[in-house]
Amino acid sequence: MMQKPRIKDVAARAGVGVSTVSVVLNNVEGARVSPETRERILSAARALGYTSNPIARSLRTRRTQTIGFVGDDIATTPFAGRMIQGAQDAAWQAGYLLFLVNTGGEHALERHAVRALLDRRVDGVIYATMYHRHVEIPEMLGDVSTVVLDACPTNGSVPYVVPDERGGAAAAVGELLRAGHRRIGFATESLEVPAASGRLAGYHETLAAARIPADPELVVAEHGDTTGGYRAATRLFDLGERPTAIFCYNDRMAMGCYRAAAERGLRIPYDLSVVGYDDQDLIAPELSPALTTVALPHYEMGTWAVRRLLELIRDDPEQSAQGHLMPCPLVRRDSVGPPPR
Amino acid sequence: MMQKPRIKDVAARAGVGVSTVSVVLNNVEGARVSPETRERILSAARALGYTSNPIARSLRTRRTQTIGFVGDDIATTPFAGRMIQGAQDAAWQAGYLLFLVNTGGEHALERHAVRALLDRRVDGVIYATMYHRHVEIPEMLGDVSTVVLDACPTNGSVPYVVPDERGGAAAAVGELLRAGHRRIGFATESLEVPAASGRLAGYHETLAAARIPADPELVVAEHGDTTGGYRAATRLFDLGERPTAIFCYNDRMAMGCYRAAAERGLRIPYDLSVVGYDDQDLIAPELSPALTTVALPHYEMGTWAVRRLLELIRDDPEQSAQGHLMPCPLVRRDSVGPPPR
DNA sequence: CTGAAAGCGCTAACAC
DNA sequence: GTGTTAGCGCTTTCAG
Repeated sequence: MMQKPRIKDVAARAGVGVSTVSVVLNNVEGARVSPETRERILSAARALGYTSNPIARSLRTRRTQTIGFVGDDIATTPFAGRMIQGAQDAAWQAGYLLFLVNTGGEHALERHAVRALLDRRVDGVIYATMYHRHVEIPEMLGDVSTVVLDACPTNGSVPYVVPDERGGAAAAVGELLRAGHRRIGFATESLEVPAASGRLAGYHETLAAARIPADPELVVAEHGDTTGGYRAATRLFDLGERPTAIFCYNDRMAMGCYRAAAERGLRIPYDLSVVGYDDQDLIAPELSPALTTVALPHYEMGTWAVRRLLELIRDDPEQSAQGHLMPCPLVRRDSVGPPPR
Repeated sequence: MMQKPRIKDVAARAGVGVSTVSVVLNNVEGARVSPETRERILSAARALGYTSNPIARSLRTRRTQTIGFVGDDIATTPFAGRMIQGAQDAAWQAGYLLFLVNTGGEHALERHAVRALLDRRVDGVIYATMYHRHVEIPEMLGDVSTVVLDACPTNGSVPYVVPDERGGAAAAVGELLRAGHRRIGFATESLEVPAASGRLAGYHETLAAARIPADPELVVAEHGDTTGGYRAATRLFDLGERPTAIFCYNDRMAMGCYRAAAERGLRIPYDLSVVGYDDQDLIAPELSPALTTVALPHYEMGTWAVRRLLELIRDDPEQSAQGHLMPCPLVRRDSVGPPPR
């Protein structure tokens, strides 16, 4: 392995000064270089297999073409990977590389991580959480362009992107409405998280828009897992007049709902329609019948975040904060049918 | 936000030369600095909030304290996150940061990615695939310390780590043997992948060690998904003398196996024992009864890979290649019982 | 239009 | 023991 060529080598080979090489290779705007000199330089560079050393460049320009991605937990959720990939792809496309650091949600580690990233002179950072919630971002981030991914910052004023839970819920309920349902239950998550309140709001709004009076009985809260879904569905089934369709807070609850329905001999989608949320790989398509659900736009949020970040980096640093709602598309499968007569 | 202090500022404040500061801050070995000078420097640095600029340092030392992680697909499998996290954690612990790049398996992109990482002067790279297989690593990687993660390199001679499929299968079958089973089916994956052959070998060896004659009928190959598992189980049930236990190539197949068993009225673990492989979050613990299975050591492989890489980086660059088999632990749950009488 | 030279912030010889 | 200095490879004035 021979030594990497330096700019000086290219200059020597082309018989010009290093600055001219620099100008040519960087396509500097207002620089006039004779076409033939330019060509000579270009071919010299090519012949040598020259690529500039980003480290040296960074030292001079104070920009590293890197961005830091700090996340609280990249491992446990399958969603995390998609966000990271979205971010990575967008960064790569723009010629940036991503530093990934995982904090496990520990505050101390997080501070350390941000510090390490700033030391490394990243041009910006993506601060991500692995599910939609409120977060306080480290104040050190005030020193660098930042965008928050899948969370609402409670301090500072930085752009952020979260799923449009409300719109997703509206799409889900709308689908049920279109199928003819009028009595639609909502099996919600009992935790107070933005996703839950957003989805509940979407549920209510959509029903109201269809002039269907709200029936508090139809909204039941349980844990957001299979068991919770089972419980919620059971409670709904035990109502005087049971709903003909259930919108579940997530696919795991929908799974529990399926089980409860099976036990009662309720066939989906004939006797009961159900729609979930999250579009989880190993659940939604695998259930039988396959579950109609709403997908979380993790990949898209990841790309949005770094695109926005790059804008911040390149344009004036003082932009007004803004939250972006990323649409959650409905994924139609086989768990919705007309209500039984 | 005021300008970051430079080493010169620290030197000035402490009333010493920059080299002394450098020596003190880097804890250089054979350097004798008077304790009081050292203390003065340290407190000056603290007072200024000085942290050295890694970019400048790298330019000089030719080491960047970064490692590149190229993976073919970080998003679609939940396992990927664990490997990345393992790698990230180990790197972080050692003071290294991880550049993450995703190639989507595209060869051209991969070359680009490696090139970009080398340009950035990473100290080493982890070349990872998202499931155990054979790969040809880009030859450019010959120029830098490399370790291969979750794959066997077919060219070059670099360290690599893969799951001990054979040992995992042996553990699974051993568990069944201990429960008293003698007629154990293996629902395998029909694709020729290292995981499949490794697990098959483990199955055979363990049976042989227990002096149980091999019965070719008991090994059935199907697609490695739910449907495949269903088919395989069905074929096994239709045998003259049906097995009392089934070892499935993976949890998805085990899921299909559960369904097939349910349809026949076979209760797990009373009429049939089953063990899976992979320990997938949304499957193994959620099935009822919860599935006894074998876990894939992704996190551990990730940490192993970067630890090994760091050895390569710090020690003599020419080490003999070697593959490491990471043990796959058995995860006991409720799907194994004694054979029916 | 092109080249010389001054740093970017740091480390490591090498003087003192 | 401690300070001076020469680069690391590149960009960017500023002369020519």
